[in-house]
Amino acid sequence: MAESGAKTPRERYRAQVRAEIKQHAWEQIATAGASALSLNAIAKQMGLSGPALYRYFAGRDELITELVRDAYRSLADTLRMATEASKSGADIAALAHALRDWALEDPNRYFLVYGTPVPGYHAPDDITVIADGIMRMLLDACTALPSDGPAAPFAEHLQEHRRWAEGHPAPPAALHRALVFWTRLHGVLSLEAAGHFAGMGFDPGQLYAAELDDLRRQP
Amino acid sequence: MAESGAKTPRERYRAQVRAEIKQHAWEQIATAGASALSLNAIAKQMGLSGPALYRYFAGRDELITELVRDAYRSLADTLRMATEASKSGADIAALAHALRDWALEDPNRYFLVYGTPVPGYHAPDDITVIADGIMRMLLDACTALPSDGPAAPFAEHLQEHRRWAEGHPAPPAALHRALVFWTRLHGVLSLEAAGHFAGMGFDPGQLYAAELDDLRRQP
DNA sequence: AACCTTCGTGATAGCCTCTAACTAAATCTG
DNA sequence: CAGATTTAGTTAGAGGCTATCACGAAGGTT
Repeated sequence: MAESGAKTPRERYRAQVRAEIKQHAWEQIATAGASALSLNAIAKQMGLSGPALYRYFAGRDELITELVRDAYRSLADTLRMATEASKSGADIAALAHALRDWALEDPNRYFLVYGTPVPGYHAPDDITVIADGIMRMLLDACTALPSDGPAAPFAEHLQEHRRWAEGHPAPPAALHRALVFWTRLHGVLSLEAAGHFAGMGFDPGQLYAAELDDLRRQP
Repeated sequence: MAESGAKTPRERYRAQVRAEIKQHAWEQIATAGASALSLNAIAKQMGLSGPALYRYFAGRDELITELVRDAYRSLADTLRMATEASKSGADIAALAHALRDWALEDPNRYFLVYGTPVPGYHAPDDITVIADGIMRMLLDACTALPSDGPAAPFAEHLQEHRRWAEGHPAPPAALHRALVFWTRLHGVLSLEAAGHFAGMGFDPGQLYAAELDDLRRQP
């Protein structure tokens, strides 16, 4: 996944094995979650013996970091596609639908990005760069929306605390809406993906749609 | 923690050791998250040798289940205190503030309840009973609120899909508001507790307050 | 053909969960 | 009180994991 700039046959082989390892890792994660990921088990599935994988990844942490990176990239690409497919270019509803589809396609991949963090872990810089790109798309979509209502007190706070939107021309109301888009949709998605709505009897998709509707209507 | 109905000295001792084990477990969870919980390490901290703990808990899973149960109970108690302390009895803002304080007091405890789930795991019945109790408090508070605006389409959906609120007199608009209360506040809290707002420069508390305000104002 | 880099191996250390067999202590019972 | 029984804790060990190391066996390079 994305390491295709190979020249020498050695590098080609190496890249292919790395990709195969990640493939098995994704299957494990999809079925049993990230905490159940085992280098040993992957090695056995590939007909290799344990330590062989350490030629390709420095350790479990590096593999997981790589998977997180890929997940972020996949999400960013998915959202980019969605905005490009939409005629208006930057469309909040298109983003929301793409986000939901992406999340439910593989809930554990969603949790890898937005789920319970590993206490010691700190994401490398290039991942935050991708995250910034996602935020920029969201800000674009929110800036394109008309903001008629009165300014909330929180929007005023954002006017002076917008380091995360540095360089983006979005007005405070758009910043507010971007944050609220993120937190509200994540609120529904994460509880749904975690199974907290199971057995309650209502359709989470309609709750998601209602929240999205609210997001579009409100200031 | 709640196993004090002991009579014989044997039961007293047993309950005390169980409590001590859980105490150490909470400390581990608070600092390193639930995935880092180690029976072995707890045993060593207590001056015991590994397998001794299996006299008190059938295994790691049972200990974690017990911790989840306690966490739910702690949250339910906290919210109950908050509603009782509030003069109006059932107050959405009191619930929201108590929830936030409880969550940030020990983020990993919050994640134990609302975070990334363990794929195979299914909560025992008595835990869902506690969760139902929490939902009932929330429904009470939402029923007490006036609902003036027009009914959302989702509220109509809830009218026929309210198994989770069976027996509660809340009207559909209140059900809708209860769900939205839950998902919106969880959206902010979980991202904040997971550190996703770190370095963004704004105050998550004000975003939380803004969401709460919106919740009270809107239909 | 000789060299050197890389891949995969088995061995090993050190964690972990969990079971089994055994000892010692506390409790219950006649 | 003395014997029988239950319970707490021990060590030993199986089997899993991450990770390091030293070694042989390939592969590409000159």
